[in-house]
Amino acid sequence: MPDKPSFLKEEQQFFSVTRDNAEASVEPLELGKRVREIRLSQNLTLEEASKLTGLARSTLSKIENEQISPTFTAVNKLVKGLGIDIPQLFTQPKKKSPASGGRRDITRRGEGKPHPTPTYEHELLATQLSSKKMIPFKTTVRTHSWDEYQDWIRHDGEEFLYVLSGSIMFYTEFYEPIELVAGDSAYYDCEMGHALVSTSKKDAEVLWVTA
Amino acid sequence: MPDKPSFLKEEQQFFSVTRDNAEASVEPLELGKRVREIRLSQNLTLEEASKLTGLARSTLSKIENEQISPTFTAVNKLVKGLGIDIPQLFTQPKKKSPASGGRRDITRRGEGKPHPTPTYEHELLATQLSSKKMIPFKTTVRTHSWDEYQDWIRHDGEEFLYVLSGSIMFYTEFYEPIELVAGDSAYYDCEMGHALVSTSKKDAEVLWVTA
DNA sequence: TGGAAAAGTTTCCTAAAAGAAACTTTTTGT
DNA sequence: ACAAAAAGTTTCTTTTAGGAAACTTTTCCA
Repeated sequence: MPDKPSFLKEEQQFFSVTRDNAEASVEPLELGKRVREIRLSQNLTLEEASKLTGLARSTLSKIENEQISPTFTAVNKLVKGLGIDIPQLFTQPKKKSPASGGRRDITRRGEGKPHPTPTYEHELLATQLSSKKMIPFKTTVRTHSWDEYQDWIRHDGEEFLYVLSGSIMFYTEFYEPIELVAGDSAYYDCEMGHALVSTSKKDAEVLWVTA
Repeated sequence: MPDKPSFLKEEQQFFSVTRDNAEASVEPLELGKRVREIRLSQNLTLEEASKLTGLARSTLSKIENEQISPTFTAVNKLVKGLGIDIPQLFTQPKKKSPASGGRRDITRRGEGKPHPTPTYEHELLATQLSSKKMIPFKTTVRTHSWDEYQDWIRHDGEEFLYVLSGSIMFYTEFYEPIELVAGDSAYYDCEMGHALVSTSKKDAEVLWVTA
């Protein structure tokens, strides 16, 4: 039971600045449980995990049983040895959402909701769901020249961009333009001016996710 | 120029304050240095930080000067007390951007950070940036049978999935399995158990974004 | 400037983590 | 069902973290 693509877990949750009285409960975190899950998910014994991490078998056992609070050094060894990513160790596993069950929205190729603009041909994905943290859309970059823009595109949030086909020139306010080809990706702050232009014969296709 | 992809104005209310602390620093994961940067960026003295975190002034000093390796418990106090975002502690502060403007991170095809697991072959994208709202990664689904999972994958957050090549069976806890082929996409709550299995001859490739 | 107060460091002690090995439980093969 | 082996836990010892207070450095203001 791969607990999950281990490295990711709720990063965003950690912006919460709980600046109340420090003393307060600091560590309901079930670190040990998590570690055990991860180790078992890789079908490792304590012995094997020990070799991988460089931590004594007994130490691992104690960590998993929450008998000790590992040092930062130990946590790092765990992380490196087991290929864990930190956020997941620190974040509280959220109690499963009330019976509501999860949401899911499938969008078949080409079945998104069209949203044309002068410069881009957007296809909104997963439009059945509302209140999403992310907004995914697939875009055909019709523009082939920078002149077609009057100004930077600039808005709140962060954007992830993945080139599906063709090639584009990725213009950003504070960096030199850079050409991206199929398979390349970019992540950037949207407050920074940005714009895309197709450099391939055919209009380039990109996948965009905004949050 | 459109101020922004107009269609996403509404949905985008949340911004976590991505606290920007000073930049600087070298490669090696220097926890102490980071902590000091963060503390100073908030204009806190050791005494104040001590009150906020519940850690002794001396302990903080030693942590900052890398004289000790704090325990997990201590790190948690730090995190809570100073409102630190975890990845911030373990990742390098972002490169100062040219004009103090936005951040940007380009990942060339195949140049992501590999992260193998028994069932998936992940390639983390945009790893240069920390404190991201989204975590993008490209994954090769090595699993070809459901049997290889012991249990559902389940975690916090929401996930967007786009099939780049091949085909997969997308299993979810509350829905019937559904086959997705290149170009199809899905958006779902991660608390709901989920798992992927390649159904094409070749391992399928998917793009994943988690938030 | 001098000197007091604030900020930061070091020392010293105790409490706790890490490792080695003994011990217990679980699994496996016949 | 019974060893034997493997996996996991506990004990014991050594090492190291954490906190109180002494000590040093920096700041700031008469």
